[in-house]
Amino acid sequence: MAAAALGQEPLTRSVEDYLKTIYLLSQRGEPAATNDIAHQLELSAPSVSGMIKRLAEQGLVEHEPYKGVELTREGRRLAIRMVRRHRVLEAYLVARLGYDWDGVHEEAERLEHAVSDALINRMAAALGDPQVDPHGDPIPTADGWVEDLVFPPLVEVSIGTEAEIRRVSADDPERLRYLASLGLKPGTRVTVVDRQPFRGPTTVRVGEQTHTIGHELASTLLCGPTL
Amino acid sequence: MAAAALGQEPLTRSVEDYLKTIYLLSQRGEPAATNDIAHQLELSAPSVSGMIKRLAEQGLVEHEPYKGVELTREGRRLAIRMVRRHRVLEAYLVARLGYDWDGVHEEAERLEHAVSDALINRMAAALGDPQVDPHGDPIPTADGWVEDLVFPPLVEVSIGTEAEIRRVSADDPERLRYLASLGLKPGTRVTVVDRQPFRGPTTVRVGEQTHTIGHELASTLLCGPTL
DNA sequence: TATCAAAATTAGGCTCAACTAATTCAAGTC
DNA sequence: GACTTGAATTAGTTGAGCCTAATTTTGATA
Repeated sequence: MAAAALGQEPLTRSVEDYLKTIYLLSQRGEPAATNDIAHQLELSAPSVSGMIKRLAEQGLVEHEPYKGVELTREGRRLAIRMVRRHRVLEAYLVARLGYDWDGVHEEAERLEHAVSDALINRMAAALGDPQVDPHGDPIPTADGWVEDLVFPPLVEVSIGTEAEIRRVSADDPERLRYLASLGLKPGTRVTVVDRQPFRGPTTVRVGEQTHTIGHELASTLLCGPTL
Repeated sequence: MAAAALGQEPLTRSVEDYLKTIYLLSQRGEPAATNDIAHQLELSAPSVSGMIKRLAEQGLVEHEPYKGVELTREGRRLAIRMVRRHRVLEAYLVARLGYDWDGVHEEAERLEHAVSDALINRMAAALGDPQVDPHGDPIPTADGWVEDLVFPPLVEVSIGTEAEIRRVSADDPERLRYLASLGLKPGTRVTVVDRQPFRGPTTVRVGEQTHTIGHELASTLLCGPTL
């Protein structure tokens, strides 16, 4: 239990980034590792160790030394708020201000620290409270509820199966632009035509065309059954 | 002449705030005073002295000790960019996201540090590149040009004259809400009916109604002739 | 001209959040 | 069970930007 968990002094930018990152890393089901956090935030491991200690003192994370970090209830609430901000911003910028899905991440990454909850709610309302962002990632509701569907990546879809791309879990603009150039975006239907062994490429048919995609990229394409 | 004025390392939030404040204070025609900057930013005077020194080293201001600060060409360019951001944000939030003119300042004050120039330009374009914000303040163009019209405040408009409110130079939400409740916004036509001496109140007719406004508030209403 | 108050600056200290270098811990291997 | 390796932590430093207290400068007034 925490000392200062009661008050709602505003979080610093850094704290917001850490909480969001820990939340996203924790979705794999295990506590977030110091190194992974450091890598994600482009910081050194000791910096992360230090911040984890401060977050633990504030009651936002539980930390067992050498065993990784987990968010507390309060930490998760704040992290989900950041995720909502990010995804609502992405959705709004694409829908209303002509952004492409590849450039929008960077802009949202900065704005998420500056917007009020009221603005986010207005943006969401202006779009009719969408359930997913342009990458297909689910948008948490204002009261912190978020759907947690697990979709298999394209690399696990059997040869011969038709599937619909539901989420594209990549932030890198270059990759996203490339995927878009192949028509591989959420909502696209693809049929798996072939796959080479040993983490080899997957070949899919997209409409009239056929594309061969490396294992790494194909892992970022999360698919669901066609409805 | 400055040491590091060449590079364009990103400015910190603080530096952005100082530059904008110095710019706005300088519009009175004199160098900005340390105390005025401190008051405006709600900081202590020594903090401001310290920052001024750093800004001078970066070539963003010229500082003669005990004589106030002035922006350099580069400092002014950056300050005007912040002013543009702020005013475009205000215009956009009011026009597209249902904000009232009294609440919009605070939101813009935070967002102006997080937006990219590209986003500001898209917002401005979405509104048809407006020339003024919801308070009637001129919006600098993307290349840094800004109209510098001087309007007389309502307290200087002669009795019997009809005038149009052009700008309302107040940020405080309470005052703005009050003024709005009297219909006193940019574009409103008023006729000065009476004025008491010794900084006394001014009485104006607004449409069918008559209102009496204290000197301080009437000073924030900048007027032009009816066209 | 001497004095005095207000404005500005200098001096010294604090917190946050980053860093590098050095150390400790965990876990698998021989 | 000892060794090794990679992950994590501790130790110590730095810089930005804020603070209060003390000092200096300016400029107006007696």
